[in-house]
Amino acid sequence: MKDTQEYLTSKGIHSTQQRIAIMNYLMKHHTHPTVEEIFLALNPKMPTLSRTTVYNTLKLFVQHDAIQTVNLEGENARFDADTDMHAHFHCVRCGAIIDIPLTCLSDLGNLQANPALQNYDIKQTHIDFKGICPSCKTSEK
Amino acid sequence: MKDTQEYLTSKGIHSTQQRIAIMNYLMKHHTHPTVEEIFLALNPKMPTLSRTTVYNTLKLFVQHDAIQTVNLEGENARFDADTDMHAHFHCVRCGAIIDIPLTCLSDLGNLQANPALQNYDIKQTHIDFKGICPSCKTSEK
DNA sequence: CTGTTATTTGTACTTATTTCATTTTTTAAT
DNA sequence: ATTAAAAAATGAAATAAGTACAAATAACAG
Repeated sequence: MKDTQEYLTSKGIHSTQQRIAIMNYLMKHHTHPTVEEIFLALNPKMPTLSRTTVYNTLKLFVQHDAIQTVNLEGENARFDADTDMHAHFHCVRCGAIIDIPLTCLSDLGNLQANPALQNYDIKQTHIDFKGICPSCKTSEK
Repeated sequence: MKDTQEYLTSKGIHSTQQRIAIMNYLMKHHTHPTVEEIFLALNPKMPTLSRTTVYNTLKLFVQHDAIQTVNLEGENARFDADTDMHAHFHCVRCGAIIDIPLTCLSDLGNLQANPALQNYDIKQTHIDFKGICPSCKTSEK
């Protein structure tokens, strides 16, 4: 709780009840939730919370680089408290969205060193994979 | 026109006027258009064309792997007739979406060989960059 | 031709997200 | 404390992308 508040402050975001609750939720659940999931999870303990506030707050967090957006084909916007560069794997069977660490510089650096990107000013890199996750693969046949 | 038709056939898609027109448009314009852009471009010459047909047709093309979807944060779905693996660069200044070739296997293979992905069955890989494109960078200061 | 199937069309609907005016909460100053 | 001012939250209404569906049209086989 205190950590959450400190984190928000460090990102230049003024703390409020709802902001802390939302950020806290994202820090505890690495499931890349949608707006609706966050709203439904918090609503029982914060009955006055409105969806609009969830939308506004998430947008604010993204603007202050406190969280990341995860955009997957055909899916609603999802959010991720981990702003370090990492890829996502989207399982088409179970729907899970799994974080994939990128071994710093080796994988990513290689990509960005692509000669075709020489004159580009890269601010963000998004990488995502789609397929079948290990646990679905095992329980398959 | 004939090429377009042959291409559709090779993908197992039955040709119709509207399907040819839409695929043709995508093959001639590498701008990664949205549904609306395609509709507005074709409508003058095909006044009876409906948006629904554009939606249906694009979905059909994607299912038959004749085109690719391009999903960018905060953008509507966009479409790309080039189904070869390549990345996209999204310029935040001019809005252009530029194809970035990946030097086969070296860049991409490196990524997918990531130890964290060992037990995943990868069906698709999406890579996109966000930042400022060379021409905007030049005309900047 | 004629009946059958595939495709297209347009309207109505759903649903995610945004807008905005009002209310509530927070902050700072008296 | 009290109050004025600013910031944030709320909820209802608007917007817009995309989908469902039934009717109309076109393509096709016999």
